[in-house]
Order: sequence, then structure tokens, then C-alpha cells
Amino acid sequence: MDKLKILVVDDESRMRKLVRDFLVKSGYEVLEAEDGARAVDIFFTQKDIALVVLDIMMPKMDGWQVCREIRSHSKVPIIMLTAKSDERDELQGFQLGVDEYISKPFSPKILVARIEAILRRTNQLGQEEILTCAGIKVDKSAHQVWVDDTPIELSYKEFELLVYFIENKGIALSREKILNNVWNYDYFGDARTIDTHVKKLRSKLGNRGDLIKTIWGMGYKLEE
Amino acid sequence: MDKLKILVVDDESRMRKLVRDFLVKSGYEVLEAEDGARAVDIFFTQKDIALVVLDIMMPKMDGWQVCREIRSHSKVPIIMLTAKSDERDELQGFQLGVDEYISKPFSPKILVARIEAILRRTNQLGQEEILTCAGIKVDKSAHQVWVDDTPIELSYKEFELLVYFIENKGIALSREKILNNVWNYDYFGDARTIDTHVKKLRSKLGNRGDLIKTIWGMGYKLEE
DNA sequence: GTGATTTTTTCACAGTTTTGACATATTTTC
DNA sequence: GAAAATATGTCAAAACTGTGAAAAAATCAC
Repeated sequence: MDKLKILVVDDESRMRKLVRDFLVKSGYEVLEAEDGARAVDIFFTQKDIALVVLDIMMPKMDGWQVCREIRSHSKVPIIMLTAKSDERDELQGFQLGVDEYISKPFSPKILVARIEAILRRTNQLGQEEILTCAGIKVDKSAHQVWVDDTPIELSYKEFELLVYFIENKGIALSREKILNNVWNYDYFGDARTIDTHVKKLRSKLGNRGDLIKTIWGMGYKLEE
Repeated sequence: MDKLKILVVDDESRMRKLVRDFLVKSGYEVLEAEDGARAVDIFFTQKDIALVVLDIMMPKMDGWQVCREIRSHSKVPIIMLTAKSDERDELQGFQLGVDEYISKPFSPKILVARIEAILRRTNQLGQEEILTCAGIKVDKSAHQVWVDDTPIELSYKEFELLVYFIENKGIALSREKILNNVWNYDYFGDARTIDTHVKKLRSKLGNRGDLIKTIWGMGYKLEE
């Protein structure tokens, strides 16, 4: 997946640089605008901006105005930056559809954390998580497994178990650890039940089944 | 249906009045803008403008610029007015997605005729958001569903559920997630009600019904 | 408003899948 | 080879889903 684009609007270049550096370091593509008019212009020519970070105090067109313009036809998440923590402003912001409100001075880490939270909430952040190991492919979100590109059917527990294995591939896992992570914490049954599930998993994985190694006297391990 | 709204953009008030009078007589509602910036502003605050008549030669922001701004996120039909019949301009206009091109001086009747033609061609409906998945087609705004191009009737909840599925096709959805997204957030009823709706949805989708897969112990998924 | 109709929700039961336990077989280690 | 640990087949219990019917709620027609 491509990097997500974030538009940073602030008249102070020092502030833009600060935010940009942190965002770039966090893996985003950053577009900058030094005033409101420019911001609106960039937003409407660039079609796939994932989020807007918007300063309120700007010459010419202020943040509220930019927000209104953008909101009038886009639901893109908007984070407002403000110098003073004015509650009335905050209210106005939320009415305009501002998603977050961060008052200066702020720690860039906080900004990044808020951004990630919003992107996660709006489902724009890396959902396409596909785990692989040798010939085994697991799409967690689709709940789908392939062995050498042939889809296979796994039960709920088998799937959970496989995900746990593949997320810890190459690591020896004790039965106790597996129980604590794949089974509910309140499960007090036989630890040997894992054997049964490993058995079924191995058989469903076909000729990739032997990737699950037995660590004698200890537990299991998914070969990397 | 309400009168269709047409936005007329020209810096000459004489010209605007001329066009407006004819359009009003033809049964349209007319909005006027005397410059490009104003035009963009009006266009984005008014959400249901059916067509834009746009003069090219204007101070501040010219017609091309307005066209670009509007086109960057709307497919509304645009008719350009120009004083000189410059072929190169025309080319540029069509590349920008201009629908018609009328050179001044023009007869108002011609303008109205062209407008009617375009509106007929575009079915007087600007943009229709149509979701698809395999043989299933959903027109969200028209609240209409087709299965293999045969229209089918769905109740409100069934429709909402299908939209949620299709907007998340290929993703396994837990009952909890479905409840939180399709039902109101404060719904605390039986999660099994989803099963009932899935059942009805499956049956109404006919032979496409089995695109909705059961993820055992987890929820449902619409096959991509 | 009233009564009829449609939609939504609940519920119970039947049918299915999964799960975990157990007994037995096999493998590993010493 | 014996002891200890794991693999496997079987199976009943548990968990879950599909379904039809009925109750409740919302909507419509008058």
C-alpha cells in the first residue's frame, strides 16, 4: 500500500517543518500549505489526502474557513491546532466537524498518536495485513488461509492457533503459552487438547503440515 | 421533483441577467456568481447544482481554474462560454471535462437547448454512487439493488446490511461489528437478529446469496 | 385517530460444526 | 527396552448456525 498523504497547513514554516519531520519519520507523505487558500487549492487538486492538520491562526483565510470549505464536500479527518485552549473555539470546531483538537504547544508524539488513532478509526490505516510463512498465507481480516495459494478451510480455533503460530514463527512455544494466548484465560482444561488441534491443523495444512515442529518435552514451533 | 439548479458564472451582470431570464422561463432555478472564487464557493455550499454555465474570461479566477476546481471532485455538467471561438481553448476545455462549448455571441435558445440536451443525457442526476460485488449492484442514493441486472426489493435493514457487507467485501465481520455499524450504537438486542436478516438477504439475493459466507464462530463475510 | 400491512425482533428447535477428552498407538529419550 | 511424552482416531458434549413461526414495532392507507 502507498503511503498515506497528510496535508499540513500552518503559516509558520518552523511549525510545518517540525510536524513534517515527525510524520515523514512515521511513514507518511506530507504536503504543506502556508495559508488557507493554498490549502484548499492543494486539497482539491490532490484527490487522496487522508488527513488534514490545520492551524487556526493564519493570515488571509483562517483555519475555520478552510475547514468549512473542505467540509462542504469532504469527510476527510481534520485535526485543528490552536495556540490557546479556548473552549468556545473547541465547540465551534466540533460543530464544523473537526475530528481532533490539539493545543499548542504540543508534543509531536502526541500529534502522531492522535493521527494514528483517527486513521485507525476511519479504517484508512493498514488493514491489509497478510501473514506468510513458507507456503502458508493468512489474511487475518478476511479470515482466510491459503496453502501454496490454494484456499483451505479452518475452524475458529484452528485459525486462531495458526495465527498465533505464524505471528511467532521460529519461536518455540510452550503449551502453557499457547493456552494463555489462544484459549481464554479462564480455560482450565487439559493442555493435551492442544495436541488435538495441532493434529488437525497439521492435516489441514497438507504437505505444509510438517512446518509445525514438535519440541519434545516443551511444546511446538512453526518453522520459519 | 424540485426545480433543477443551474449555476451561472459570468462577470458581466448583463450577460447573467440574459441567461437567467431564459433559464427561469424554462423552469430552472438559477444561482449567479460574478467571479470564479464566488462560483466555487457557491458550488460547494449548494450541494445539488445540476449544471454550471461558466464564462471563461473573468477577473481573478478564470473559467478554466473554476472548472478544474469543480472537476476535481464533481462530475456536474459544465458548459463553457467564450468570446472568441479559439479551437485550442476548446481542446483544453474538453480535456478538463467540459461538456459543451458555446461561443459568444449565442442565442439564448441555443443555450437552453444545449442545456436540456445535456441534462437529458446525464439523466438529470449528477453522480450516482454504485457499489458492486460479483453480480450484485447497489445504488446507494436510489436505494436500489440489482442481482445480475434484475432489480430486487430489499427492506431498509436488509439494504443497510447489504451496503455494509459490500463496503467491506472480503472482510470477515463479527456480529458485534455488524451490530455497531448497521444497527444504532445503542442497540442492545439479540445478536441473533443478524442471522435472521442474513437469511432473508441471502434468499433475496437469489443465486448470489451464497456470496455471504458464514465464518463459523465469528460472523459473516461477503465474498469478493 | 383505527385497522391493516409490512418490517423488525425474538425465540425455540433442529441440524451442524467444533471442541476437548479419552483410549490407544507411536515416538523419543535415556 | 522402559519410561515419558506425543500422535491419532473416536466420540459425546458443547457451541453455534439455519430456519420457521410468532410477537413486537413501525409504517401505511384510510
